[in-house]
Amino acid sequence: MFHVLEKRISEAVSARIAALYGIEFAVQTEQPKQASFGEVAIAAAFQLARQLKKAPKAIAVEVADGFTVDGVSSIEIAGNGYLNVRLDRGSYAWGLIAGEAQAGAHGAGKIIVEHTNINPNKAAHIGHLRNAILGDTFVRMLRATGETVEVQNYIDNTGVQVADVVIGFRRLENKSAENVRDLITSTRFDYLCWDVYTRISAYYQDHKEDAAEWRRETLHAIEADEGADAEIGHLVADAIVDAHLQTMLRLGIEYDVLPRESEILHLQFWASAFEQLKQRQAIYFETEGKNKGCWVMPGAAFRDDPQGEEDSKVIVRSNGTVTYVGKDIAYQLWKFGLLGKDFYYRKWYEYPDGHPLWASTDQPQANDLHFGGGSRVYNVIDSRQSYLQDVVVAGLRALGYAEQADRSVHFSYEMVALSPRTCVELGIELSEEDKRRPYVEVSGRKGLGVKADDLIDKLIENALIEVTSRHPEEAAEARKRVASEIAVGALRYFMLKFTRNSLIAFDFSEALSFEGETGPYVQYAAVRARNILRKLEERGEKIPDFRAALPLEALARQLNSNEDCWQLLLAASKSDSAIERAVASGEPSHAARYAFQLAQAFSNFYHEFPVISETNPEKKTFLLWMTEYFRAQLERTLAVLGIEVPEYM
RNA sequence: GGGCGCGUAGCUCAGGUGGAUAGAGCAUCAGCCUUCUAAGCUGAGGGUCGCUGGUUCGAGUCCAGCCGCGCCUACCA
Repeated sequence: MFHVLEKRISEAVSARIAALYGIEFAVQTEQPKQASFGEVAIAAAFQLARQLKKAPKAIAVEVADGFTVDGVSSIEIAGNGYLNVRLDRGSYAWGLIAGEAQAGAHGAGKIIVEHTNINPNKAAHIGHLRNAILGDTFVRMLRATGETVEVQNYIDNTGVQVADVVIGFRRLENKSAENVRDLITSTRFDYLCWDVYTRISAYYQDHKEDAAEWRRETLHAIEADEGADAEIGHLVADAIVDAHLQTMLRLGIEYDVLPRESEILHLQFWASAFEQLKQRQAIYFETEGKNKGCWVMPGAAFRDDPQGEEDSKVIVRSNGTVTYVGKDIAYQLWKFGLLGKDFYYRKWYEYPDGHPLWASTDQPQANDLHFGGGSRVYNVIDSRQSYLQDVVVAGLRALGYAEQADRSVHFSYEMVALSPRTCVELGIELSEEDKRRPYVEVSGRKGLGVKADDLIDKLIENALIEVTSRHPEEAAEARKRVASEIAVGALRYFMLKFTRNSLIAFDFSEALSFEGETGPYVQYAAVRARNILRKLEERGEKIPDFRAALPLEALARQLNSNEDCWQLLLAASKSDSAIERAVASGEPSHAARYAFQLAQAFSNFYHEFPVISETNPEKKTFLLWMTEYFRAQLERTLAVLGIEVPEYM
């Protein structure tokens, strides 16, 4: 609603300026610093001052003189040339009641968002949670603005990390495929693999030659899909993928398709990409120097001022195998439908809500499913991989796909590290050097990190204590469900409140907090809004039909006589523009912060206006509508963040 | 060395395309529960926006140079 009006105002002022001065000027609207200045501010007079050789104030006077816009009650000149716009409150509110929201139909093509992408060789940790929560929230934001989105979770089931766990089971633990199969059903397998991976990594420290030899053998066996190594590789990767899916499902995160590395290999995706790269001369065969015998991409393709050979990137090794980046170029081509190939798909899992999850397969299937072929691609990958992402995009560009290269977005974010205090709580021994640092990097190899499920469990445990102390009379099952929703709300909000390039030094006490700027604070506001409406019905009163009960004049009367209500309503009506802005800037944190501000606004409303006990009938109806509107807006915004509203708190 | 990013209140962080008095949460202190749930609300204190220059009517925001910190810079993924 608000952004519709903003747009109308900026267009009208632009037209006005064109009529007055005969120039094209795209007027920007902004939010006034103070609420008392009005609802929309325009600084155009300052920007035009030089061009028109006039004082800003004089321009503002000319623009504002006799100028009106539909839905605007007044335009004032303030300061040295600001135009402050005041909305017609009654008609604004009436528009909200009548539901004049209408999301503009976006959707020129499918958007692909790839996130999570955890190596399927051990339990997920908090760093992975940031990736998945950022990605999932961005998907929800896009869908809220009307986009069609396909969610991909890439599974590297044939890489060294899986190989290392296979080696751990085979060489350190002496396990057969049959043993591993048993372990999958009888143990917390993703946790077991976490430990196996830590042990084999530690073993490599002292046995470098074994590492190289065993990895070569095992990777070869896995790629060829032969023997016990390959079998264990399948068992491990598939079981861990399932574990990750369950972990993410606890947070409400679902995927559409799992493109897997094994099919990229078996269906020769790389061979097709390799042909294209050679044909277009995006890569060349190096005949001398340190990269002799490799196919490399010259540094000039992805660097502004390459330092020479040092900067070229090996795509195919001298032994003929392709690097990760090479495979990623093939994968990226497929995402845009530029590879000329597709996977086959089999159903991997059906979510409790009925949503099917498909996974790639190399065997033809009865279905005729197709994925990929997006018009825009977001890769949610941490900022440490920006160099590799640059190379992938350079690959597209070198192949002549400039447009797709521009639409390949590295949705990067900084890592999640551990605060020193949290390390102490986890019983992790820190070196003197680490103790002086503000944070300690998570390391899967060292087993140094907080497992996702452990954190979620701990959050639920803490939430359950709070819930039980407040609502001892409620059924245990319901309390558990509420505690879980609060825990998820806390976790998702915590991961979203920071901007993407802010490094999170994970701290238990901070993450476990349910007060202040947290998910539960926002949930609490929504629960209280619902409570008011519920209490009313419990008293035998009915929620009025607001369209009939609140004519425009009544709305104008209420809003003009009460500044606080107007400000609160205004804030609540900005959810669409907040989400749009968050999408445009690629910052889910903006959406999270808006949710918090909205909750703050409602908390103020809650304390200032006793709704049910209000004796003036018109005012009571009006306050009820405000409550209902806040409830709807809070719930919509929380849904975009992937946070549920508990029955009670 | 090069690339990317960061430096704002005691702590953790926000600060659309430069604009009107730099914000929030936590922590601290002082208040508010016979009235829709105190996971809440009200108020107070707390700032050389790393430093120095520049651009201009105007800089936390843009530019340059410093200082400090982090990540990346593999024929690992």
